[in-house]
Amino acid sequence: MTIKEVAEAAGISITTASRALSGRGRVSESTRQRTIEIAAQLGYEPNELARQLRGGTSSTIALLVPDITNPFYPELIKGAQAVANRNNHVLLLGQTNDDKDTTSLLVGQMRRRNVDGIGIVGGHLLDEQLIEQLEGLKVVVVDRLNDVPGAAIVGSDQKRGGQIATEHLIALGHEDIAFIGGPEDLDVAEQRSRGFNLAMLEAGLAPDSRLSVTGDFTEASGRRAMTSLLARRVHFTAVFAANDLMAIGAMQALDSAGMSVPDDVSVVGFDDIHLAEYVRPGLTTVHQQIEVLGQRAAELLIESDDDGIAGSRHELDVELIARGSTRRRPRQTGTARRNQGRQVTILGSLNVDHVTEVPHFPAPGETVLAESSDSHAGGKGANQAVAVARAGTSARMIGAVGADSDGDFLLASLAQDNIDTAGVQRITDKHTGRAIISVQDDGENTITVVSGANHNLDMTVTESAVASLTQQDTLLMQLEIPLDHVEAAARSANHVGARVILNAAPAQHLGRLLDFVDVLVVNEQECLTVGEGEGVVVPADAVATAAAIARKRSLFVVVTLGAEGAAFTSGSEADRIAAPRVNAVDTTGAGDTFTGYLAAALHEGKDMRSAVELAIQAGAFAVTRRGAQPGIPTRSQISDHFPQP
Amino acid sequence: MTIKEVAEAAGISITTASRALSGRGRVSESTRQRTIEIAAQLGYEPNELARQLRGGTSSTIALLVPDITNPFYPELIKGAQAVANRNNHVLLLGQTNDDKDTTSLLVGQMRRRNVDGIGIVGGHLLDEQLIEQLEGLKVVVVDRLNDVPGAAIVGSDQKRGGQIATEHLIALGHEDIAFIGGPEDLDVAEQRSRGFNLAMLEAGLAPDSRLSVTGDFTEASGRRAMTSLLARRVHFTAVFAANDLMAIGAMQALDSAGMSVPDDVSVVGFDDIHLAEYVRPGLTTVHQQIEVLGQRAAELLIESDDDGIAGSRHELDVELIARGSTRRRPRQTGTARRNQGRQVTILGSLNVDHVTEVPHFPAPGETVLAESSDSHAGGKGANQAVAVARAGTSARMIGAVGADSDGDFLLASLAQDNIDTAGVQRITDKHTGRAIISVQDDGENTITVVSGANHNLDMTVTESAVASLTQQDTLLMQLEIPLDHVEAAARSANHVGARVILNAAPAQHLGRLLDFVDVLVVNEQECLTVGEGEGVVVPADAVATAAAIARKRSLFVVVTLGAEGAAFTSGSEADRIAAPRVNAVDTTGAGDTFTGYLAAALHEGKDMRSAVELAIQAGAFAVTRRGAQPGIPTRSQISDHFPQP
DNA sequence: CTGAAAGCGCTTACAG
DNA sequence: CTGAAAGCGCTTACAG
Repeated sequence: MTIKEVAEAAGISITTASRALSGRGRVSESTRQRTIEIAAQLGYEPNELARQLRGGTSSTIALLVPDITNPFYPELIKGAQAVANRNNHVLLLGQTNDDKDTTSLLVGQMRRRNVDGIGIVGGHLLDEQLIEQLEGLKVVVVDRLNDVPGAAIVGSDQKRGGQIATEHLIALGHEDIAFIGGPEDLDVAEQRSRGFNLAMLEAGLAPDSRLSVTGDFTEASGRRAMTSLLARRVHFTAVFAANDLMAIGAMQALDSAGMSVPDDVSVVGFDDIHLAEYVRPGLTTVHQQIEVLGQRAAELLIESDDDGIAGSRHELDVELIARGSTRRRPRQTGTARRNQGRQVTILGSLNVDHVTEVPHFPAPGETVLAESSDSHAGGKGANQAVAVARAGTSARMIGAVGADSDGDFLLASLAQDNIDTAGVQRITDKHTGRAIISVQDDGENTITVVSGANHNLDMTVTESAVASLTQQDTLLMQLEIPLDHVEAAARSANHVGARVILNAAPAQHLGRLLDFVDVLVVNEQECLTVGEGEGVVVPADAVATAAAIARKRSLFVVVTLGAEGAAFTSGSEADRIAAPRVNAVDTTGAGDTFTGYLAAALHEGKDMRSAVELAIQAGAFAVTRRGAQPGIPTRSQISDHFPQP
Repeated sequence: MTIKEVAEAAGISITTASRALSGRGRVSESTRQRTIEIAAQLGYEPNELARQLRGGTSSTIALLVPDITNPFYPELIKGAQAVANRNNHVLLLGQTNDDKDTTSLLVGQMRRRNVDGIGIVGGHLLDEQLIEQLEGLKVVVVDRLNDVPGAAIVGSDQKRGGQIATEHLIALGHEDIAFIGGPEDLDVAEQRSRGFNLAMLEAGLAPDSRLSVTGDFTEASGRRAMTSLLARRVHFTAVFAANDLMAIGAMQALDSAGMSVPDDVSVVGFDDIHLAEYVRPGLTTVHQQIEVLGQRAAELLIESDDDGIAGSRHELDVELIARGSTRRRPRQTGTARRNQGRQVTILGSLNVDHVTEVPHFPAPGETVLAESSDSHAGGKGANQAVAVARAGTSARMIGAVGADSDGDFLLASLAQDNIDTAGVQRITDKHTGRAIISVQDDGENTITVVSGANHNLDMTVTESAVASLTQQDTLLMQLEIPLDHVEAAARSANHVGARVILNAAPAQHLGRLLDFVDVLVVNEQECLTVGEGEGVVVPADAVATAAAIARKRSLFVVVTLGAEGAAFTSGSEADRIAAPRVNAVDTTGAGDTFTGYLAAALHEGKDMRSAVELAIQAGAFAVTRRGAQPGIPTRSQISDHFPQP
């Protein structure tokens, strides 16, 4: 159905028909009416292509966005779309993937289709070739720097946005504020970063380069950025991410690291995409009038006065929207950190001991039925933490358990001894560590340790826990967690001057780890193994070996000798201290009791001799009771039991 | 710059220039080269409008979506965009707001621009006028019912999606499941609702109209829907929302109401938009291949063979993605299902098998570190129940587990095989039964069974479970629970005429228990032990012993002979049936598979020979797979594996 | 007020 | 192989 057919049906010329239908030019009212009627009747619709070919304007605008699935862009497109439709224009959409070749291809497509104008949204700056390609086209650049000569620009006040985001955090009392920036070569990212720096400087705070990371505006990059920030072990209580997606990624990383938003860290984003409202907690962010950006761009593209808009700037206001992700800096920060300064941190294993009584150990291929079974809290780390706590010293446990009932049980049991378990990670896809202890009727036992969560502790957890140590602190470790964790923790604790105590059990060769250790606690067998690793073993003489190790590494070595007591040495002669005679019932928890008490005593400032004496008494008490943790005495039980001189 | 100018510059006619540039028609190689060069030099770009006016095809496709900011659509648009660009097409985008007038306006625009085809995505059905307007246009409808005559349709299997979402919840033990539907006049919403109802009915659950609400696919409506559900005070433990946005809204409402997802209520959505991953907890949902929908639509729109695609259907698969928003139903509600008749009831043990790989078995006094560890559902009772269920027979499990995560795990795993676990008691102060399996590097293993809850089963549970039996029923038992339970159950089952099958493992003397047993299933060793207890043992000849037992107690005895197959006897001559030769990988589950299948087959009414034959095949299949329960085949796996005569 | 004609920039049968 | 001409469907100066 063409205008020609309409003209014929109406018995008039094509010219007249065109005039009647378009409303331009003079036609008698009667022919106009009739023509319109006939056209409607025939279902005539003008061919826009022909009209455009003749006329010049295509009533089509194009919008090029980097990635439609980034929720920022659909909101903007929506605004442009609405204006286009309202003005009988149509919207050509292109996704550039922020890629040069794709952009060039799309610009070519648009240009060949005689679009009235082309809106370029976000993304990287164009290279010369692309700019050349755009020559003669009406261009509006949106949400980015204007690098196209003669183009109009629509955008928000990015720098101001960065500023108000940061000021919000500062007003809440935050001082140590991290920054996750966008790609450095993206203009808006740079502006936001400037706003951040400006606000910090104006508040008299120095942006810390160690607290600044760069992402690429995706949620995944935000996650990575936060993980990296945490790993740096530089203290911060808030973070400003240069867009919402990265902020959301950062929140996830904080969550995974067991930190709370906003209780531990406040988070601010930028954009105020719809998503910012969906996430929990709601994201505090800088509101951009995203839809208005799209509208304004479309208006400019449709506007016929090309010269009028050329080079014009249209900057929209931004506004801070406070939601749940930010709050006052926890008041206690200062005090809390000082408290932490007077604490024994135990980094180590948490196990549930499954004790099974069997008539006899099963032979290969055999099935035996257990006569009874029982479960207790255990693991060298947890046992020693309990000993530290019962010694009356503030204890903090770092480690990992599974997200299972065994894990619940362990955390509850530590909490009963007032041990801080906030640093115990819960790992969803690993079970809590287990020791399977089989006890035969004659009292013999075998132990199988299944590491579980203990061996899947997140390094960022270890690092962030150790990051808060000061020289007031004591770090106590054993070897039931991966050696690299122990080594990394020892290294940084040593670096800040914290006391590092290592119970080298189960025994293995230690290498450079010993460079960061102040006190090494071992039993005779362990001492020989460590000495062997050091190449200084004195066969069958643990105490002499201890002295050799102490000499070589310049540290204290304490050797437990069972019922004989213990010896300690700093390299020269070893001092031996005898144990009180007790009625041994169960020696399971004696070693851990000794070590925990020793750590607590040294932490309190006791000299080595007094510390070892106390530890020996604690250990001696422990063997008089059944069970590892149940047998660990409190300070007053010890003084009741062994009247002090 | 037009082709005319190029022609002039090249000193040739427009015709030749066109031919040289388009590549159609014959031109001398030299002029072609020259023309192309000159065109490039002049920066000539063909006017697509003119080309289209002449040619007919516009290389433009249009996509109409209801609302770009609903994240479902950008993902779909992205797919369409990619295909369009790849094919040198351009994408016209229109947002209809799901509004008739806007849609009509947009369709007009598109039509006047001679688009090659128009994709209509989602939204309400079109009215007659709109459908008329589309006449003569190539139309592809996406993600909705096809109401446009001659249009192609692209969509996901909505009903199946609703079904798998619901089945997931049912498998987790949920029975009181709420439903938040989409707009009733939206086809996809209706299909999803049907899938929900179907799954409920197939599971024997009645959808409760009080637990059904309608939303409009927005997040706000999901929030309102959940608020309304909660206000009704009808108990539910899970909800299926017909799209992700509503599911997310529902999660927020639950959160506001102080309820935990998934601890109090499990939530499943539909679509798997990116957002589903962002929210906390991650949303379990039905994955649609959204981008592929867009791709397929674009392909069809670009495809030149209009008749070829007219009326074609393109249905994509959906898939359940389990994230954090769903978990096992928290607690057994009082409404245990009434199960009567025509069922195999398994009374027996439920264990978690803890498999630990050790370098060597620990010697007395030694501690070894496990190299790896893994947990599986196990226990003879549970294994045999699974075999019965996979044989296609309705199975009900009676037994006891602890109120711990092992217990959760076992119940969930049985539920996945559609085994009725309402009769499994949860005992708070006993742990779930365990088998501690130690595997040495050389493959040798030892097993320690810790009965736990299995030995603390309440007699009233056993009695009430058995009380409902009729002579239509089969009761299957083993000896990993206390003998008095087995005997009491056997006695009353026998009394009402139910078939009683006993797998006498682990072996022991049975006494009068055998008086109530119809079929005794044993391996050779067990047969000799039982025979010994009966005083009829024929040393070293299990089959002869079996015949003696059968004769003495007037029952069937089935003896499994490992790779040799099995024998059965009712007292006279024993029949032997050989096993097919298979490549044995793991024999752990073979016995339980055999027994479960035998019970299922007899329950179905098969004669003893056919039942044993089937059971042998099932057992033979099982040894070709690793793991006990994983290796238990379904009926169809058996017939695939062993072609039936 | 009305109409014949030119022309937008291209493609393509037709003739040479 | 090459070119003059027609024509896609419309608009619009120009003439009447």
